[in-house]
Amino acid sequence: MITGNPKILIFEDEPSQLELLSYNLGVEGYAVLKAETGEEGLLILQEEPIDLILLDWMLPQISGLEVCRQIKRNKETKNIPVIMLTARGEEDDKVRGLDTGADDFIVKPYSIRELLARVRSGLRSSYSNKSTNVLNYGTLHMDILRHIVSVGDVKIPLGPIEYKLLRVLLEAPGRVFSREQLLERVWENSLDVETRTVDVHIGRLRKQLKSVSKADPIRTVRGFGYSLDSA
Amino acid sequence: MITGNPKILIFEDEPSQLELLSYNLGVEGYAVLKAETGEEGLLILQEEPIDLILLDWMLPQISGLEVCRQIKRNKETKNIPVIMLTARGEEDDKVRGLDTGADDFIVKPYSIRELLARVRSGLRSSYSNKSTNVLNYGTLHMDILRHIVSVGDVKIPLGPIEYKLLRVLLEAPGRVFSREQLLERVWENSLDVETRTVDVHIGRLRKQLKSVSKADPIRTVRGFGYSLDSA
DNA sequence: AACGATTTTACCAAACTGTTACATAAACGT
DNA sequence: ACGTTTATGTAACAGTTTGGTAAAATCGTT
Repeated sequence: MITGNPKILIFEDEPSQLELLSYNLGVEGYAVLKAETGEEGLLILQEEPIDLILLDWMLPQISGLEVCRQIKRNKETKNIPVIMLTARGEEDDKVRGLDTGADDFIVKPYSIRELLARVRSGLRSSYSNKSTNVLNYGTLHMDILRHIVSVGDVKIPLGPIEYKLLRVLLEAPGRVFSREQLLERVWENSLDVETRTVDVHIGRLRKQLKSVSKADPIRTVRGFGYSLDSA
Repeated sequence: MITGNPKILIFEDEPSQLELLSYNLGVEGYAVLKAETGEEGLLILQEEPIDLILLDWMLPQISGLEVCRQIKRNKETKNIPVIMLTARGEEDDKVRGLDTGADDFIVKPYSIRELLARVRSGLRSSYSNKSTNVLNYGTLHMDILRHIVSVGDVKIPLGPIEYKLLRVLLEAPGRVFSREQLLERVWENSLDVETRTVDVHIGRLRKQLKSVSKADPIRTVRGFGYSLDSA
């Protein structure tokens, strides 16, 4: 579960329910924050880094529906999993709830066991989304699973060869690869490719990278090959 | 049981034991994967989505204990239930095993009936943890229980293949799946299906989604596969 | 046999690749 | 310092590969 105890924010106006949830989540080792109104909870959300939200459907003043919509509209909070607690299991409610972006639904009456399971699951999914293989080099990032290369937070479109080329370089930053080595690693089998072709692709890769960052991270080692600048 | 047959990975170096387990689990309809060494199994775990693990205590090279520790250390695999098979029923072993995070213990000699019961139980608990009702991606919603896909509040009719395809994509938004991976996950067993067939179904899925939202959430990664756009 | 769904096929457009040719820059010898 | 030699940068082009998609073939039911 990464670091420390996950923080869970509960929106619930009925004290007995709130107490019940709070107690049980506390026992499981979660840090619980309580909000009795939508407004209160939204304020807390601005202050604290929350890991998961339990949101009662029926709230005074601002409805749970509206709260959810606001949470999901805000870039800071939109990725926090929201579990809606609803008394009525009506189709209509569910559909409207989905539209607001709730991640899960629990219909009252629910067992604590079920609730805890859903909470675990919600936390897991949001954490596992974060777990990716990423290669970094300064502000240059390559997310292998998502197949995305970015400088800062600007995405850079790369063709398959440029992508693989950059990947090889990123796997050993600073190390110099000869053109032959790059042909082996990037082109794998394709037997008859001129070594000069590497130059062309390095050039294309540079062009893409420089279109964003200006500085060129690729170093030419005259007479040997290329590497990422290990400066 | 969600989709298809649960996949069970067996770590067992003794061929006769392996055969016995494999046969009986196969009869019950599980998909069985075999590993004769810890290393082999850990590799399989990186490739395949496994639902449950049977782990022999005594393994050559890497011990079962150490394998278990590694499984539980990895975020991707830590939630897979692990059932340890141990020849000695000593309390000490149990304690050490549970300490590494094994979910259950079976002491040899055991009856097949008992083993199958534990396996069922292990699967049940992990599935109930998984049960998130709703997968969301922007305004795109998939309600697993109701088998409804909607954009905003407009329902979208999907054929079974398109539905599963979308589900696989939604379970790891942004991640790129190769056509082969999609065939494995969506088509499951059907062995000889052309990879290009995936394209056709992606096309249909896109058509349905675009009929409502205009924007196309599916990204084509030339030379690699498809993913949900991780915008 | 007829129907609906799935898979394969075939063709087109778009994207990507490898080569070449020339421009530019670095290293070298005198 | 100078011209020469050698290596690298890069634009352009033709050829190839890849993906989208409609239509035909196949499969599975009824």
